[in-house]
Amino acid sequence: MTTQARANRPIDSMTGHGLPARYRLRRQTDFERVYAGRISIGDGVLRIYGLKSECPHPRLGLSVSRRVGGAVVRNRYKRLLREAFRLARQNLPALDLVVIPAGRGRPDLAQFQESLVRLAARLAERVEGSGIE
RNA sequence: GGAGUGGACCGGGUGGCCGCCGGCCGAGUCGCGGCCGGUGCGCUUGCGCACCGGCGGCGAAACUCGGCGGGAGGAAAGUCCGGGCACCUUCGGACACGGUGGUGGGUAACGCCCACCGGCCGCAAGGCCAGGGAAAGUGCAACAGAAAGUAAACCGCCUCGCUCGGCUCGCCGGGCAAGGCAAGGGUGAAACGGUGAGGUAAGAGCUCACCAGCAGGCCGGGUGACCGGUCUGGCUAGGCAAACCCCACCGGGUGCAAGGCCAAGCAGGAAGCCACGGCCGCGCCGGAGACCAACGUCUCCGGCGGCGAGCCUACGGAACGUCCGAGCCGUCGCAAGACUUCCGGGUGGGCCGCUCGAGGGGCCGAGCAAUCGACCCCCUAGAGAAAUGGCCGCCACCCGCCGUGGCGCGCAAGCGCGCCACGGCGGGCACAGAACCCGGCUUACAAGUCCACUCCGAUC
RNA sequence: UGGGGAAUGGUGUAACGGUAGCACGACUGGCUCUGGACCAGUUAGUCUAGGUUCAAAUCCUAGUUCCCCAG
Repeated sequence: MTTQARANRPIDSMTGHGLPARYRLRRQTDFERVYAGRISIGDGVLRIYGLKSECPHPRLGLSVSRRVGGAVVRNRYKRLLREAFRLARQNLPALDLVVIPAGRGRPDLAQFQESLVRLAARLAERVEGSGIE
């Protein structure tokens, strides 16, 4: 294992992992649509609301409440969650996801990424089964 | 060397890979039009239209790619003050309400800052103070205490009278009643100056001296708060204004989600005192006309205001705590509407505002200082479900443990303790994230740097 | 982001600047064969830190927490 490979341990960071604005939920109506679907799933780390996306790729929305901490702590959570989404984007189904941290403990990037991928996969099955567009 | 006081600064550095936001430049995509060539059709056959290919040009809303350079703080925080800016109503005034509170200065302004004055604390360097008025008015002071404020008297002290007892016959002691007193005791957070002398039946600023404190006058210093001196007065005027209040000064309201432009979309409805005004109906009076033999009837016009729970609009509009005045806009014509409030409907997209500003740095000058002025240089975040990052190294810095070496001390001669240097391992590295922009205040903060000063101890 | 309000025993609430009450609860005892009800008693509080005042839950300043409104 080279030093270079060890540096990029969380996931292989090749190109194609950018996160431009089109991969994010940016409107009040987008969030309301996902919440109105009322399909959510959670583990101890995250809770995710999901709905089939209008686009052929997944989109991310974040909701980090003041209960989690001050502005610095909440910014840290959002950055980690964006990073997790960015790195794992190729492994995610084409859903609109609203991700809410559970607030217990202080998870790191690897935990967030693993939880995000696993929950999104299970969420995809639920969304297919529900038939909601 | 130790203890301390005041102030200024800093808020890790560096690298690899992968990302985010906005700016500029280029290319592609796209759009517009031009030229050349080809094919087809029409034909007024040196023309027009359509399609295909090629080459320049112009455009930039969006998207993709590439390049260049930029991207959190000293508090960005709390939102406690003050401004800029924007809209509301053009101006002035009164009242109400709120704020500030020694003096002078600084400033766009401030509740901020500087200097000085006064009071309190500290041996000192220094620190703290909402620090105007209680001899304008109203009010408050639980409990205790006689009394909580132009007075009053529980114990007490004193005089006179009556009375009882004793007796060395001059007084002594007790009780009751009337009166005088405020020194002593006692209560309280606070009780109408302190010491001494005179004075008195006992006492008392009752009188006097000194001291403290007060008021007024004068002199001197200071821009001023105030300070120093002196004379006179009356002997006491208590506390609380972060109680009402008085005085002086300041303050219009709402806030960039202000506000402006564009696009898209929808559906309107209800209510609004009194008086004055207009209309209508009824009634009365007058006039004119028509019909009638006449009584009278009908029509029109004018007036009255008697009647009407009839209709219309309101003299209206213009951010506002209330009110007044001036000015402005509109105006009543047939009606509706224009205004306000409430209910309902639509949208919640884009652009601007949006970062060059009381801006930062250097140097010189004025000033005790805060600060101000001149010159030179610099441009430094502008997001919008909200960027300024993620992972991994290296080097600083701090802490702990281990090892090696040196020095000092102790020693039961195995060693132990302390300091310093080097190496290894592990851990830590604060408070905290721009949201229109500034000036302050307040609060949070790891480690570290520098300057000035005070006190104590030792040595020279 | 901007604006407004509140905080008193475990809970809900009172208190002109002068001893912090009340109700429910909890605990102990009594009554009862036992429980409930009832009776008696106990427990425990002014969000925090400064300041004004003789004296502060109350007045002032700063902080903490919670709630509401606009969009």
